[in-house]
Amino acid sequence: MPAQEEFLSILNNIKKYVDLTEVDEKDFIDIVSTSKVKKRQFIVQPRFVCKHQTYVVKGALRSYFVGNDGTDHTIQFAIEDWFISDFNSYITQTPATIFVEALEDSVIQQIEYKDVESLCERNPKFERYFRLVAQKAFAYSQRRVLSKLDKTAEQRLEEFTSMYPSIVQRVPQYTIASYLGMTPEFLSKLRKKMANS
Amino acid sequence: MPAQEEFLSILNNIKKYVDLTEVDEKDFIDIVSTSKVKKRQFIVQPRFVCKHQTYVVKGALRSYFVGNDGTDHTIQFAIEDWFISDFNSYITQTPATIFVEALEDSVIQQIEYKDVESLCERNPKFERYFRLVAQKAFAYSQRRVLSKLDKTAEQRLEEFTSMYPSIVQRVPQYTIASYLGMTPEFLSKLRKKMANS
DNA sequence: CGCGACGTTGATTTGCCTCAACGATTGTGG
DNA sequence: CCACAATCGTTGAGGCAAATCAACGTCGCG
Repeated sequence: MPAQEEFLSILNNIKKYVDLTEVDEKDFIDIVSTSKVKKRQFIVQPRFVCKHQTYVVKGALRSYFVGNDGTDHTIQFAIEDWFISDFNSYITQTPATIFVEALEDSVIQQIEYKDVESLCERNPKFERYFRLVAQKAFAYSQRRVLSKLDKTAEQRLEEFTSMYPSIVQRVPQYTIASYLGMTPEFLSKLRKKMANS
Repeated sequence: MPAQEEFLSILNNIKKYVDLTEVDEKDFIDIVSTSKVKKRQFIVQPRFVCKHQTYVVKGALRSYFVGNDGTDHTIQFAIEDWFISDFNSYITQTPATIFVEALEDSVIQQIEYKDVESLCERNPKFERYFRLVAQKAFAYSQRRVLSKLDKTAEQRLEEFTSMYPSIVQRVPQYTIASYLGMTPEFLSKLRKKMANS
């Protein structure tokens, strides 16, 4: 894993799902662009079309929605080897409704919608990759719906903490609260309570 | 639409996303099986692997999860032209954790995991179709997560009622309550309140 | 150093749940 | 075809988990 991390890139991720020839790899590399973002910088904003899928090489980002009452709701975190975007905006190429913000100085790779679509048409291996990834993401999202329906705030926090300990350490607590659907105050009280037991 | 409904089938759904030759269609028809299920019958149960994706030709089904406290949580409804399954069990081919139950006498079409996978490998058009469908499903599921995080019980009910009026009329109210994450009693009180305004 | 961002703590409120009882409808066996 | 039991929705009283509001401590950074 340490050896792999030095070469962390979308391509590595793809190779976990499909075998690529050198030609395939070249095909793909042509559509990837790498860049840096500073902490607090936005890479997606409401009213702008989310043109890219973003892969995190190094750093941490989150996507969130701001409700009518002004409170924000974290949709997703992304640390190394995760994707993030306004997925609905991306697949429909309509204006975004959410923010994607860097929580740390980060290095990202991006691929553009039209390039991805045309690559998938030309080369079924990538079609396959994106199918498998989307299916996994859907199954994951369904589990999250269930978690909110079935579990108390305390149980959700426990689940999240044990599932993503590395995220808990890196991001502000109010972002976690807004991911789990509780107030920062209540999250604070839960942590205190859970420490004393 | 009425004309199309007479031939409602998975194949019709696929053709909305990709163009199929007659040979493609034959390929696909070979892996589809049609059957009937009676009201209250289960087509997926915990501890059994969910081998199929199920498409609703006629009727209504729902999938739900039973929590530790015995209350059930509706994950999804499916009426005509919708898919339903334990999707996580399906894509991983591991034991299911949820029920899928017919709410009415229904006619369904089913396709088996291994057949779908091998068809996708042979024919990229189907790979493409299932990619697009999974992406849409994922985007949809994310919206639902947001809805639960951002909206009150009353707002969720309003949203659901205006989005799926046909479902509201067909299924028991307690299933809707469990979909929206509230008790049947509270849903009943909300309806009364919303009627008087 | 001073300010803004973040976390904590306590008092109070509230949205929704629980529990219990009661109609209305449906379906089923005698 | 009626009787009786399920199943489903409604209503009300009381309770609790989590939200709101407000005040205060602390740390990092410009």
